[in-house]
Amino acid sequence: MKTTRNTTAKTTILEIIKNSEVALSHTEIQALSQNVCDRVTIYRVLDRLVAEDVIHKIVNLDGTIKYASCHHLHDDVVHTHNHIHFSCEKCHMLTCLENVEPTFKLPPNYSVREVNFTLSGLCPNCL
Amino acid sequence: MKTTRNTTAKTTILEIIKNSEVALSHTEIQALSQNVCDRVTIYRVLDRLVAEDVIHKIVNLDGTIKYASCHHLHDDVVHTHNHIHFSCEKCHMLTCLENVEPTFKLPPNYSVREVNFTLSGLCPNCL
DNA sequence: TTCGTTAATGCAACATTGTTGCGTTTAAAT
DNA sequence: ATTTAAACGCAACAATGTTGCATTAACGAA
Repeated sequence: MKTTRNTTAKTTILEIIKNSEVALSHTEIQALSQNVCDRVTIYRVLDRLVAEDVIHKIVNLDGTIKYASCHHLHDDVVHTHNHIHFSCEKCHMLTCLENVEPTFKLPPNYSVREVNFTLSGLCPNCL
Repeated sequence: MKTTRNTTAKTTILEIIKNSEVALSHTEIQALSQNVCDRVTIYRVLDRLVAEDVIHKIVNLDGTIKYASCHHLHDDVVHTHNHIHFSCEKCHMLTCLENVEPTFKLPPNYSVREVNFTLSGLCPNCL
């Protein structure tokens, strides 16, 4: 079987993501990581962390890909990424609004597996 | 004042988008346009069509950017792009569900200007 | 603690996607 | 038909992500 190893690169990158209030892009993580590893390694570590379900991948409104740590609030509840993300137009930060659930009506014959709901506007800090 | 011109490139590209049931990416449009113009021109035409509000720009779940024609069903109603998009996991097509409106609750002090709501799963054709 | 296996890394090279500058072409108003 | 600037083609560049391969290092076992 395939085992996973805790390397310094992985630890550092995970710390950066966990310490951040907002979701971060690969470029932002690279800037914060101060040459702890190669650019390619960051891509590979991010893929690994997503596969391990430690962080999740979010597509921002502008198409940029961001990463945020998963908050497993209740271990007895199946973890989903189906919550709202808010993208501030002014400070460009992307936040997860964990306890907000969107509701919607859908035509028949559509089978939904994933929900990606991103709002944009002004966050409390910029309002 | 700045005027806009109807060029063959613009006409062809708009036709391609209007004739498509699903939203198309730049690459897909390029493949369908059979060398009607340069790659760069497609980017510029798409920007122009979006600015003129003839087509709209959608970010897919995978981060790819797609374009679809706007359906101004009612001229007396202000046109918004705040509707649901559905991304099929099997055939990868992106469709607009025009008459579906998401509802949601939001914490205070968030000012929403735009809504981007994309669902993924299986479309009626692939179900 | 040392050793051996292989996951993980660094580096180089490449692919894709989007942008910019500039000289030329062409739509369309006069 | 003439004019003018919007739109274009081309080349060059920038940003972002991927792949192959030789080397390094994490970590379980001896």
